[in-house]
Amino acid sequence: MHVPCIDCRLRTRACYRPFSTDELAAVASLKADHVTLPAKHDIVREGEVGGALYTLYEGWAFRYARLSGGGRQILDLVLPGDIIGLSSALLGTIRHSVQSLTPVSLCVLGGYPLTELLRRHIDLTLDLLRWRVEEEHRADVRLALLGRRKPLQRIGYLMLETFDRLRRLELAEGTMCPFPLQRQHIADATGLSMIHLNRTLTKLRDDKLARIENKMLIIYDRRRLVELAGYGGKELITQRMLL
Amino acid sequence: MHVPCIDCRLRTRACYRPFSTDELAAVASLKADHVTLPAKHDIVREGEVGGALYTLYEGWAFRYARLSGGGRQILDLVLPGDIIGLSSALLGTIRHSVQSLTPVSLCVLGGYPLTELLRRHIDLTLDLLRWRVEEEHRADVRLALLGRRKPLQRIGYLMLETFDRLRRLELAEGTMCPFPLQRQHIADATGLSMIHLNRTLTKLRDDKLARIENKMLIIYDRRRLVELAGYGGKELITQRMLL
DNA sequence: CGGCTACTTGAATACTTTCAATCCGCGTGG
DNA sequence: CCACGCGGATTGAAAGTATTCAAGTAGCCG
Repeated sequence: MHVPCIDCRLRTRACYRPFSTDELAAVASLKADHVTLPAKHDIVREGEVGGALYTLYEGWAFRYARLSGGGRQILDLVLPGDIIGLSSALLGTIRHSVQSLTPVSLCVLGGYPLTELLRRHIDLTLDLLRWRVEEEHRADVRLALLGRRKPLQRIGYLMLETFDRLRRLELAEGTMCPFPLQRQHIADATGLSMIHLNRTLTKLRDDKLARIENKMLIIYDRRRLVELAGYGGKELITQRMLL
Repeated sequence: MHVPCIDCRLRTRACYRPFSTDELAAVASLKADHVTLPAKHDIVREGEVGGALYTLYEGWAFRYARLSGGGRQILDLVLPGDIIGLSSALLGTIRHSVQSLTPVSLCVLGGYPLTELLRRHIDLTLDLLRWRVEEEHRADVRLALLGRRKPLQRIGYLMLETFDRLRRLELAEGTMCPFPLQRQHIADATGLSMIHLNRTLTKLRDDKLARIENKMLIIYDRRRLVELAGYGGKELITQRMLL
């Protein structure tokens, strides 16, 4: 299944800025292939040299780092529209891995050297730079979350932020959304042991705040959860470009 | 004390790439002023709109976020040559604060609209983008540090990384370097309570690994500390541009 | 010499993890 | 159809780790 950029279902979402005809052609020239992968499969691997650049088209993935000693830290969730492997394309190597959480389909952007394209399209480059600067803020928030927040807040925050990211993509509505992370994933994202995470999740459920069941997240009482988690909801980027 | 870019003492350090004459002129046109501030003074403040862009010329500072509930998370140390307020210049607002740790002197880069300059100098823009992508990796490492590492490792890592950053700037040599952070700063950087941090610091000292005294850091046994902290030492950017 | 700030220590409490089972749902092969 | 095996989810109890509260100490500057 090859999806030409002109037909890209993501491109027309409100959260992406419209391309000029010129830019659309440029990005289309970048697209080399469209591939699918099963769940639990590494899309790129830490240390890889000369890896490709991708856009996640459908499905979920996560960025992660393995630690000496066997642990894993999940660095971020990767949702449709997110770019994978920018570091490969710009620096030649990548320092984190990305693994699929569900079956995924990906745009492979290798048809044209990226830096050449960026040289020609300064507005794309500036957009990319602005996007990286906005992402720095999300990284800062996650750091503060792990450094100074309690388990309940960490989990609540993850739930709310993920829900809102999906809603922006029109992949969630009402009070429910897909949530294909297993317990170990959530533990590795929030810096908790799986067992303690579980107890905290139970408490969230008993308090009728939110629950995760059957790979779905249900938020019962958003107002209280927002307050509890100290969730601002202002972390999300208003509009960005899609590569 | 106004330092013209041509005389900039940082510019010629090996860790910065040389400017073309053109680029140097461009950056010089950006420099509007040179200011000094005392220690413990906010250079930029979270939420500020339309703040300036700075380069830290001398002294130490740190990026931080205040949390609802009174806590503070130190997000990163800011050392000479580091840029402050890119988010102000590119997005119009800033979501974190930066505070001086020692008396500092700063280049104020407001003489010319930054995006105009970036449009004209695509290589600078690409450098900036590459730098942001490299910094993402440092942020990832810090996240894993707080999410999955023990206190001893967090502190050891902070010591080693800071020491190496200083050495690259030719501000450290041998086994000692300046280290003007107080206990509370270290606690807020590593996500520990000050008291527990203190005990851990005592242990590091008793084990003859490292100590902090009189605002100086002394690393007694780098090899063992590297091993203990799981410090790769490959996080540091080889060469970047200086704005 | 106060008065201030930073640092250090002790003890009690609260929080998290580890270890060890148990449970549950699901797909497979008998 | 049902027992079996498997991976994931859940729970209990004990051990370990970190925080809070409360003093107490050291050094510095006016």
